[in-house]
Amino acid sequence: MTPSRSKVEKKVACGDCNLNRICIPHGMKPDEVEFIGAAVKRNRTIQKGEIIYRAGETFTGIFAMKSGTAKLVHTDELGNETIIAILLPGELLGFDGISSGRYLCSLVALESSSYCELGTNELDLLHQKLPNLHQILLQRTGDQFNQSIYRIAQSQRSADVRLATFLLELAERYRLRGFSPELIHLSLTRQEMGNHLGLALETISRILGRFESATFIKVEKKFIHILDADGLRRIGS
Amino acid sequence: MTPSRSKVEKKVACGDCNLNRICIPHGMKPDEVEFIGAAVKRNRTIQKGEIIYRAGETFTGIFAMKSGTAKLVHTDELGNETIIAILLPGELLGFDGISSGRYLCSLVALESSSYCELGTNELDLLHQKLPNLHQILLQRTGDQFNQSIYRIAQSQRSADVRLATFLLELAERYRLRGFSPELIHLSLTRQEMGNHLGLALETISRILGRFESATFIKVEKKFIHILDADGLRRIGS
DNA sequence: CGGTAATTTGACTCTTCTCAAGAGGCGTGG
DNA sequence: CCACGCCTCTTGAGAAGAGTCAAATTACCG
Repeated sequence: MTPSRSKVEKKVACGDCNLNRICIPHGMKPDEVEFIGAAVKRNRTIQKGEIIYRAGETFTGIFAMKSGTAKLVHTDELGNETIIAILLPGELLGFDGISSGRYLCSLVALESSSYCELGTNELDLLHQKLPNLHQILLQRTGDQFNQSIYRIAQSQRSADVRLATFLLELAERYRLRGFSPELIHLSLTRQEMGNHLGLALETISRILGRFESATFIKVEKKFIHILDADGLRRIGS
Repeated sequence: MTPSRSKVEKKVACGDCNLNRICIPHGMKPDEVEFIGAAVKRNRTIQKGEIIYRAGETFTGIFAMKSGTAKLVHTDELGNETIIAILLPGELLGFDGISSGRYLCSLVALESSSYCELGTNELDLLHQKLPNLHQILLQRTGDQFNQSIYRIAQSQRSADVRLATFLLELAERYRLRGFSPELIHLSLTRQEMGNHLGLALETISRILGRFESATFIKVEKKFIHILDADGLRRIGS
């Protein structure tokens, strides 16, 4: 599984991208989005298991998922891997490289995916045209921090709560991206879900079974139908 | 226990502060430190249990611990509190307010402490004098994110490993600040340590007892002597 | 269609939690 | 300076949640 940085295809401009409400351009004026669009390298494509960047590599810029999903993986000194985050279309990646100039984690595609790149050179050029770009980047980075605070807090709760919350969170993030919040596509294996939530894969399987018995969800191969979101929410209280 | 924002005392300038190697000024030229020093409100003091900021308050700026320790506490919708981080002298706080303009967590003093403040107004003024301030803030924010990634990864490991790693990490952070890395002062209760590490307070007590039996450490009231750091490290492998 | 990977399910184990009781420490006020 | 009360810490016993191991079933890929 050799990683490959695939060919660049110029396609939909940022202004026309259906993800521009949640991607970097969010909150920008049309002419500002134009600048961003000119700087972005669009639609790089990768296959399942290939990497967008690897831990330890020099920071080359910020990325945005365009289609597909990816996992942000941290590997400790003993080789233990932890899935820190799941990235959906429109979400930004690469912030783990901001601090030291080297990426702390690796970013691995969970399925065939495409993404856009805002390279460091392009970012530098953009700063001249968009004085508030720094402010935007700062806020996005702060948002990554806040999300991880939320995750740390979640990690204290029981297995049921963590899984229920995870499903609801995925549904909500899909909803914000214009996908159905009732039918969520799991690009993760039970193994990966367990790793992400700090649970054994068998535990994931059992809890999903219990949720299904309680008719909160319906599991169908790689899809989960959310039948009773309020039921799932009640688990957390 | 009413929170109070205590009086401002102008004291040691940033250039003379013994923490300037690890605080905001780290890596700056003397004249740049001068600018920072002029903008910082120094040596606000608070007592144990008082707050520096409260979750939900409008972002008023970045702070730096000058002496003492504090805890960054997240409270979820059910009122569950989670200690996200422990802050030591020279460490920066307030990054949980960068994203939304409101602090996500509360910052509570663990003992009598003092801190410096870089308010939003001062930050804005500074930007004109220090064009690279944005870059520095961005890196510091990214660093907070990276630290929380590290914490998420730790949260997957066993109780022994988490506690051993926590002690070693505290020792190292104290060492970087010029304190003895062998004798660490615990401003936290067992309860708070447990909360921070996702363990029951009894578990903390028992593991510390075990570490003491193995002569890795010596517990003496609120102090922990690290007798065998390598022994503690071996627990993690 | 065969082989491999992923999932489910059961039985059992183990880590950690909870509950409970007692000891120790610290500050306050007499 | 001592006594009291409160908070923190320790220690034990039992319970529970989640992990591990194992085997059978199902899904997926070429």
